[in-house]
Amino acid sequence: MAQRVAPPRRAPLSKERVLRAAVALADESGIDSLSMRRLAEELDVVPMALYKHVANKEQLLDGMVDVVIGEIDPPVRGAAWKTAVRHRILAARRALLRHPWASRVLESRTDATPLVLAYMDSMIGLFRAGGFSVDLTHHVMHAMGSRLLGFTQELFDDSRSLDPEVRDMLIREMGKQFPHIVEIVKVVYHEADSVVGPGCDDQAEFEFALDLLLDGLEALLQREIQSPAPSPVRGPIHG
Amino acid sequence: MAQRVAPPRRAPLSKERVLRAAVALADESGIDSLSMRRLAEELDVVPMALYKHVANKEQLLDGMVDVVIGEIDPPVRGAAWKTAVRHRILAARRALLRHPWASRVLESRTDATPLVLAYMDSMIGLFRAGGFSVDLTHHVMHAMGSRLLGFTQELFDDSRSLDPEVRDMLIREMGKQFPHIVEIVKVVYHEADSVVGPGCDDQAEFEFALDLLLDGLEALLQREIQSPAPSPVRGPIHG
DNA sequence: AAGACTAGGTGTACGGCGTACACTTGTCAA
DNA sequence: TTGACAAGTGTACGCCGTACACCTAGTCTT
Repeated sequence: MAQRVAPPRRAPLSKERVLRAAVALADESGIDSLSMRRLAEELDVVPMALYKHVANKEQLLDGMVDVVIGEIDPPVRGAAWKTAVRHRILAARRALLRHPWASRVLESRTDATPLVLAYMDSMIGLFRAGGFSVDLTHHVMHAMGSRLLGFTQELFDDSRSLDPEVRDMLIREMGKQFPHIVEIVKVVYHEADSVVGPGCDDQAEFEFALDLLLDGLEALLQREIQSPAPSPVRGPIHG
Repeated sequence: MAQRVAPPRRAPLSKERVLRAAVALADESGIDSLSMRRLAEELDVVPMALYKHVANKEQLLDGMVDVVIGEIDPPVRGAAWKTAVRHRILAARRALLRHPWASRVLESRTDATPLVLAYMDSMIGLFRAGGFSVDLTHHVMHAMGSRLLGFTQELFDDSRSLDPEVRDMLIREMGKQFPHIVEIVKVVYHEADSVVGPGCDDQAEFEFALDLLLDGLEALLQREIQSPAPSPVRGPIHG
């Protein structure tokens, strides 16, 4: 009598638990193997059970994005706009790198979640506080694009590592058709041979492009401060 | 008698015909409704027939990308690197805009097709001819990213047009949480109300960002010419 | 003319997917 | 005790990509 030994019940589901499991699954097995059925299995539950906690798969993905966005460190306070923006973007990048699927999923979102909007809002705030006009800030946001969230879509995956022997043959083969590409690839691989790992330092490349943009924005800001005309949207310099 | 009237046979399939049909279908009905089955139906053929001409769906998508890339005008000859690059990129953009699905598909490609490689090679060639070192060109290619092909991923679709009444209510609602976003949206909509169409001039935004980058690259090039040191990959200005 | 070879199109089937819908079960308030 | 409600289940549907065996018509060889 008294209280029976409860049959070993698993913890009840919740939106939170579902999202965390989804993120973990995507982290471990890749976003392609994240299906509602597989996720349910992971949670030891029948697939349809998930639908009591998320409306559908799209909303699941939205929720996963929010988990990642939630991991971005808050902006540093009291810094100049440029360093504040730079730091925040690199913070976002760190969060995204922890979840390799995140950038792909972000790209596929059609509507921004409130959390993403909040992040964007705070980024806009950094520029506005730095003295950018509303107009200019708008253009800036477009120019930065996904870089605001710490990633850029790479058009092809050049970080594949392959057998040096095969690689050299490929290079020789490609050289006839794509001499300029090969010229670059050669240098990259040569530099990398002493070090280790893939041919490209993605982080360095990201920061290079980021700083290039930020420096350009700084110049624009100076221009705007000197002549705060209602700038027509024209090219930065020839405007 | 003589030659009998041949039964009305449809034109035989070919990789070419399959690709053209796929592009047309995606253009008209969106990339989401492009399935092997639907495409086969369009060609009045059983689904498996397609597999005699393309290995699988991935290769079909690769082929579709090539169709689009093939539509990009060749580079203008004899121009300065900056205008040559600018024109070519805007040409690529025109091709992509003709096929709204193309940027999404391009993003999803994991390997570049030879045609894409050829395009990239020719873009690299423009920079090299303009005096960029191999190293710098490499960084430039990363910095330009998908912009080289005339598109940038927009993180959320702000060009949705909706009932002005609903819009104003939304704006008022959002204002509390996202004041900076609303500040921008208001200006954009105000500017657009006189004109027509969506709130944002995407082409202008694209060119703004493109010119911002090209101007930055020009400055880098000057720096490099003056001190052609084997530049360590550091930020453009603080390097 | 006969047979072999082959490229192109067919038919069937499998395993996966997202999810609609009707159901049971456990919990707790009235 | 009842009955409402939230959580989990089971079944089923229509879609997807594609493996595999088959058929068919044309071409090439002898």
